[in-house]
Amino acid sequence: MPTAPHAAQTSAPSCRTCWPANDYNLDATLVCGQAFRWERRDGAWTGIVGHRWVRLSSNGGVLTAETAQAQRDWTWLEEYLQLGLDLQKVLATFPPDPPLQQAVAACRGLRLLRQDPWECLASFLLSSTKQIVQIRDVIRRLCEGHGEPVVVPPGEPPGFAFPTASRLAVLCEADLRQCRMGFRAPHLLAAARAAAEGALDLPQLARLPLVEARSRLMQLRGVGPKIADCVLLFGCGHARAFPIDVWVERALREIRFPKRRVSARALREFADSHFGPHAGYAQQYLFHHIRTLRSA
DNA sequence: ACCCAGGATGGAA
DNA sequence: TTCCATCATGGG
Repeated sequence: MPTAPHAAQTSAPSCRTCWPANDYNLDATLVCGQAFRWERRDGAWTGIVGHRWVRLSSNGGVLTAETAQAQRDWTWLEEYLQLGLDLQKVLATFPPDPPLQQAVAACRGLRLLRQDPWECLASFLLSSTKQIVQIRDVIRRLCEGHGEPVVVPPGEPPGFAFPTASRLAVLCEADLRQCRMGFRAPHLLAAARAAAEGALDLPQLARLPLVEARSRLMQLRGVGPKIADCVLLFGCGHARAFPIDVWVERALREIRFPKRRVSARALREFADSHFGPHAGYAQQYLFHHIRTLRSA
């Protein structure tokens, strides 16, 4: 069991705390395509976690967090940032493929977050056939139009929580289309209603076996294997979930099937059998690395 | 104008 | 089984 991070639980409520975080690459973690709402301003990252405004910064192995309102207990953020995870133990389980080890070296300190399952599901429902910058735009409009306002520090722009399933469930498709999500609007609306009514039990997905949790999610319109795996990996703690998008598919072909055409099913079988108990982590390193190479 | 984007779907070949 | 058009939108 990883050691519990240092926390300010015994001190007085404060708007600021910090943790020792040696192998934590905050930049890579927040831009690598697992979360869409973080914004870089003045050398720090601003975002909303749950209903709380947060600013994060990283300096010399120390991770600093500021909130708008005093916190007595920071475990919600420690959980979100996965500060208790021993990254080296995760990396030690990876197979020795040169492309993977190269990605690990290039993205040192990249972490997986533990996000809210509903926010994950809704976000990735909106992600299909869109670039990350566009996904961010749609989500921003969705939150500004339908999210609960949150308290922000003086001088900061307004902040909004990610709209709950219940809030979205009472809307109509036209309301959602105003956020320019196109054909994804009915998918999001149906998912919101399923989650709000209890037909879809999101908290339970973390406790179900991966295969069963995945098939539950794929019963939703607009959710195929890729989006299901994103929700399971980023929101439900399923460490073996392995989202295969166009970028990861290229990386897999490079590792295992160079210059050979192979079915999607073969790629899936290879991914599920090759990368070990933290396959999802390996996937994120591959994804982020190949994308940063492109933009360089 | 053309192609692509953290895809999924139903129907045709 | 695999392939393909379609869905909506913005950027390169």
